[in-house]
Amino acid sequence: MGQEGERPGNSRGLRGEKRPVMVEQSLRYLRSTMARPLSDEKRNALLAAAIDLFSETGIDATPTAAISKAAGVAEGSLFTYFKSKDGLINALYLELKAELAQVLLQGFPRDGSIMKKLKHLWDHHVAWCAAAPKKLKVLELLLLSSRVDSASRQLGAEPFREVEEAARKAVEDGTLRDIPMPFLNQIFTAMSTATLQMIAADPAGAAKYRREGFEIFWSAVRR
Amino acid sequence: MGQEGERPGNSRGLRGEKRPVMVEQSLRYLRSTMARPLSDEKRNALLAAAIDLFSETGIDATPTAAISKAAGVAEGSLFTYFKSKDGLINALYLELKAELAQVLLQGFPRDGSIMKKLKHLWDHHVAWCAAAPKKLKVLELLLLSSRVDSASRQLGAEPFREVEEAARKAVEDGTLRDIPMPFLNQIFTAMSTATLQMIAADPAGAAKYRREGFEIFWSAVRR
Amino acid sequence: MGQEGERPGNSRGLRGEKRPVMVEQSLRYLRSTMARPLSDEKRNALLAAAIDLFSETGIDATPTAAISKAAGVAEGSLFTYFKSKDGLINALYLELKAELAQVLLQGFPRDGSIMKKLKHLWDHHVAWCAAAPKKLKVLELLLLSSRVDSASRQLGAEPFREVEEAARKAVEDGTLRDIPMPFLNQIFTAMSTATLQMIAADPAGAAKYRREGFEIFWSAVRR
Amino acid sequence: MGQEGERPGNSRGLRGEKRPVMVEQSLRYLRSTMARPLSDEKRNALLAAAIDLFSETGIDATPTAAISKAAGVAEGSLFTYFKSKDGLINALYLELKAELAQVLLQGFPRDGSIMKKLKHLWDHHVAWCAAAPKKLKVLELLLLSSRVDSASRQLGAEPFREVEEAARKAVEDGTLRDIPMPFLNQIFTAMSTATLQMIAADPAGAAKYRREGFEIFWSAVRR
DNA sequence: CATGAATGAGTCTTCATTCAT
DNA sequence: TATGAATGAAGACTCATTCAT
Repeated sequence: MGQEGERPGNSRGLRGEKRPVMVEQSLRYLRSTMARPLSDEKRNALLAAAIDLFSETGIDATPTAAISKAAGVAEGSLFTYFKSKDGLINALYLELKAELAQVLLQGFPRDGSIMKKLKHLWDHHVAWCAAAPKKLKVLELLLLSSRVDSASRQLGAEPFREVEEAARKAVEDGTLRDIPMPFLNQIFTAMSTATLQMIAADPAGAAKYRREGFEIFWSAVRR
Repeated sequence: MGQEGERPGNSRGLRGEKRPVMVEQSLRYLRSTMARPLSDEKRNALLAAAIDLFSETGIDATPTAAISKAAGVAEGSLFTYFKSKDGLINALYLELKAELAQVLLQGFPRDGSIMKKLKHLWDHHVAWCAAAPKKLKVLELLLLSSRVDSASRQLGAEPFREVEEAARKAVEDGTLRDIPMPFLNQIFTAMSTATLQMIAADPAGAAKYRREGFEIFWSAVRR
Repeated sequence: MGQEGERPGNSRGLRGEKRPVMVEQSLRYLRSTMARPLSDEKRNALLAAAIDLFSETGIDATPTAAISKAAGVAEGSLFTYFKSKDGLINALYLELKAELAQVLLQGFPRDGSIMKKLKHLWDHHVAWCAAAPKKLKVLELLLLSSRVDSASRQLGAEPFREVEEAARKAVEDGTLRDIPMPFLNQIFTAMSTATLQMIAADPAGAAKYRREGFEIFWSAVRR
Repeated sequence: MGQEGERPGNSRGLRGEKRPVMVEQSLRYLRSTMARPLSDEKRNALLAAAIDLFSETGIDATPTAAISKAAGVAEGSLFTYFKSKDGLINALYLELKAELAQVLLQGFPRDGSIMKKLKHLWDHHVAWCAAAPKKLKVLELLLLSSRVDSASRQLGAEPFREVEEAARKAVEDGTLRDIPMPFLNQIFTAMSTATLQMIAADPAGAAKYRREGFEIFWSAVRR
């Protein structure tokens, strides 16, 4: 299917840490057509620079030249790693979604109650976002941007299927309110966004906001 | 009023709602000695065109020339109504915020319970957003855009003070959870956004989603 | 011949003072085709504003709108007094040349020696320039500008014929060096420019510089 | 060297005059790892085109696109060599001043009398100006233009210090009139301008005008 | 593959001039 | 005549992308 906008490359995530098998597989799939591995280092440098600059200046207002410069590579090199600016943007979207998926699913309590599961997701989600506010900002920017194509959006949602399945079952067995999945999803994102904005404004109260946030979320969706 | 980024003009709102008679008279007098007054009609056409195009193409990706053309005026005319593209953007932000404020506060139950008040806000908010999805989209875009300056953001928040005051009191008398105002604000916006996204995906269920949405919201924030 | 770039008008100089007959005549000629007198006041206000702004901002960098505004008239009015920006520029050139001619020829010692004559011109020239540095600056700008057409240049030189005649005779009778008229002219202008620049840098020494300047000039051109 | 308004580049003078061998070598080394070095050729073509067009059309009236076209490069390329139109203008000013300085100081009779020195300057100055009337015109335009910043003016005056020193001494020992340096400077420029204008009008008499011009100049400033 | 100069289409903005009022 | 909004042709400058080295 050759991810639109992305060139082959054997990068292993923005930080090189191992990802869960499933994620790793879909990434491997994405890059299965590559002829020769390009430098992960440069690719990651470019993505990291993009995160920095996009979060500060916005996506459209950041020239590719600025990204190359911040990444310490030549202007033209950006285009050997990504076929265009949109290619970089879509790749970044996938990269961030994959990283988020990895974080959320790490140690996911597959045998726990739905509340346990949601608590796990909530805590990890909030923790990741709080730890990487720039990535969060960029992810928000990307979600609203018309430059992220639907193929990327679909692909980015892939790793979250397991979670959705669990929620669906909880609705069926009456533990959760009877609300459509996308709705639940929206509420989760929305409320964690609210929580994060609180944390951003008052970092000292992070733990408290996270706990309270989940309480509110939970009282909102449980039956 | 001397809003930064906006040129003088006798416009008053996106819809040209009525001005007091006396004001109208003195304006007419002034105009009799003027060549051609800045027309509300054109200004509104420009703002409306901007809403259309921004919502479809994005703010940065929409050329000013496209806006002028869509508004049926000459390219240069945009700049007699707004001092720059950013001027237009900020003016649009203020218009939308003002319109939203007007909608929300229309018939606001000042003597009702906090739940009544919140229900009023929720219903009007959801109704407005659902009726004008483009405006909503643009407002979201604007909220994330770095082109809306802090002065505009501050000014745009002004009319919502009354609401905040009511909520603050409800927290004090124990009707609402003890959560900071911005947090409450975030949750409201976030959950109505979730609701709206549901309505957008399935317009037939609008009333249901709105009702359910409020229930969830209310069970989330009440004590 | 209807002076290119100038509309009819019955202005009487930038300040309304009387001009020598000869000058007055050529100006009257210029305006002989006019149908109805426009307002001298506005015309002069426009020219005065142009001097101010041109001297500070440069000719090309000064928008006509700025001139109108500084003159306290409507943007469009500039074009009822001058047919275009170039028209205003050429009119201003003529105005300044005429004023300079008036100043130089006022009390010109027609029966004095050539040195007396030159001294008169020198003193009045330097005095006028020192008193009206903005006008001088603009005149220099105009002399170098390609927007002043040759017709204007010719017309502007008209009133200075008498002076040239006197110099020519002095060359013939051996009082002055045998140098072509334009050369003498250049030296005069050049050296007075030098003198003026000195005065501008050190206004207190004005009289001294003027005296010394003439001495140098005189020792340069006398036989 | 890091001249404001100029982009880095390995250019060195309008004519590409030779650089020391060692410098040339290291440049060659650098270039071997570069894609395409900023070319002196193009930079000079742009400056030459600017001289041509500025002298004919004026500085402000010449579009950058016209300069690029005349130089045979793409519109955008002008901005890889100069950061803006003003950058080009200031660079051009410095180039011309530097070239003039080189011409005037070439073979400067450091041990000769002040008259010898002035004669040398006069002859070379007049010769250069006569040989390159366009450059002269542009230099005059630049001197009057407000687009040449004070930093450039200061830098451009640098190489002429030696000359000023010599003149100062001649004033002290009584060979020259007791006039301030800037005054002397003005007179020199002014009178050579006069001379040049004569030569321009009658090229055949160039030598004569130059000789006469100096005589006049000398009789004006000597004691 | 890496580099960064070259390219030129695309953008925002200005401004002389017109003309409806 | 006076006014100033309307116009749209320029013009300076940006930037994604290409490609010679």
